[in-house]
Amino acid sequence: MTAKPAARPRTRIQAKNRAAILDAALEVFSTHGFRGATVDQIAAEAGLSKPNLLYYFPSKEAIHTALLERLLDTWLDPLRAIDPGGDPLEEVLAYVRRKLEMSQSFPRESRLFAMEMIQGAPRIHEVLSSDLKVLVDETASLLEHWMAQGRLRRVHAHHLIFSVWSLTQHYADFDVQVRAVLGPEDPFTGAADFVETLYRRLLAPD
Amino acid sequence: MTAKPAARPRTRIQAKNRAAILDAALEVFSTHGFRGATVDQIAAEAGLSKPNLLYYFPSKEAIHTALLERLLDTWLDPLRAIDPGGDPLEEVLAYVRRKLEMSQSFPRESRLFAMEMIQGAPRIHEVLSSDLKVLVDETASLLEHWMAQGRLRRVHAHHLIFSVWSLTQHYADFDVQVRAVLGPEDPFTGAADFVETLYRRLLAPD
DNA sequence: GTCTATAGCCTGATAGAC
DNA sequence: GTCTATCAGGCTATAGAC
Repeated sequence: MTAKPAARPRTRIQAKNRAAILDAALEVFSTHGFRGATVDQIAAEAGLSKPNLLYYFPSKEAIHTALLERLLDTWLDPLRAIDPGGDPLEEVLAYVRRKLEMSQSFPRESRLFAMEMIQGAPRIHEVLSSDLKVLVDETASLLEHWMAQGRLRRVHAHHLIFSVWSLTQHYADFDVQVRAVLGPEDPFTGAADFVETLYRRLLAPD
Repeated sequence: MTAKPAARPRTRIQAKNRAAILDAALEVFSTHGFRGATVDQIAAEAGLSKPNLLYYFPSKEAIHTALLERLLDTWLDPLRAIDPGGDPLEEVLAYVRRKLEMSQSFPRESRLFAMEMIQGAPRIHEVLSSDLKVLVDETASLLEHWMAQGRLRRVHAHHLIFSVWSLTQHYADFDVQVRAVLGPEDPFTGAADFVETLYRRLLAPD
């Protein structure tokens, strides 16, 4: 009698199939939302039959939850990586660069996150007002400290952080629109340049 | 024999019901996406029975299309309202203010638009690469003209426009996250202040 | 571990009485 | 114009053979 595959799979096949399912689910959930996604679609994308997929995850909801947990773990890493001992402006610019690179490399993750937010974050609302808020408040304090020292020009620190999120994630979430307007020009080279200029002018002390 | 209600309803009841349906559909489509929304849900929200709703619109798709058409008509008005004869910086700031007010007053419209973009804009892709592109290109030319005159500091004009969209729409689309982080503080007063500062420092000639 | 078959519910849309 | 009743198809999830 074989037990259902646990969160930490034991065989290579299990690991490979779980990974394929999560990748397929990311694709489908991030473009159709939870209710708009179907298990059939995810199974087809993963190259498995529907019952076989449901052998690895007990339900559609379980796949979605697993996906969101994995996402939250990594989504805020760039924020944690800000070094209180570094040069203020360079730290902020490096953070912006990391976020923009994530939009470029992991657009589906960005869209999954956006989907969840637009829907009112029914499944991660608590995490937002606890873990996320704490992390953002800490970072805001650091930024305000730098501003008080005159090493960054003064702005509302929380809205500064929001601006980084929105400016960078826009290139993942609204990719279609950006490309429709820009034409053949690559969005990300222009974007990197633009946000660098923006934050230098906004934050560099005279 | 009564004809099906046309796009321009003739009676007060028809106008009222069509309006109620579109309002309900806006609510449901903007939070669950097209496939995640159900006709039952929209009918309940509008206070009608499902068959009665389908008397006013032939299909779920037709409601969605009507909604998007109405949205596109108004969504870009703030951009069209930029006055080539006005003061450059003040025109940009006024545009930013209008967009932020739209996020505050019409968050559901913003989220419906975002949903459509995230899903790859399957229903409005052509409009993006034709009408929208033309309008944005024209505005970008105007901005570049102002920059060439030294009345605005130089930045990539298209990305400047993208930045206005992302910064302002963020407060509608990610409302849950913003409020979870800010707590009781009102997002929009802080946001208005922040974006004003941002664009002044980014664009004001020395 | 993976499949076919199917249960049982939900969905979009229609028929027809009033 | 609005309702009840209902169809046909799609949905999640399970049963059971292999």
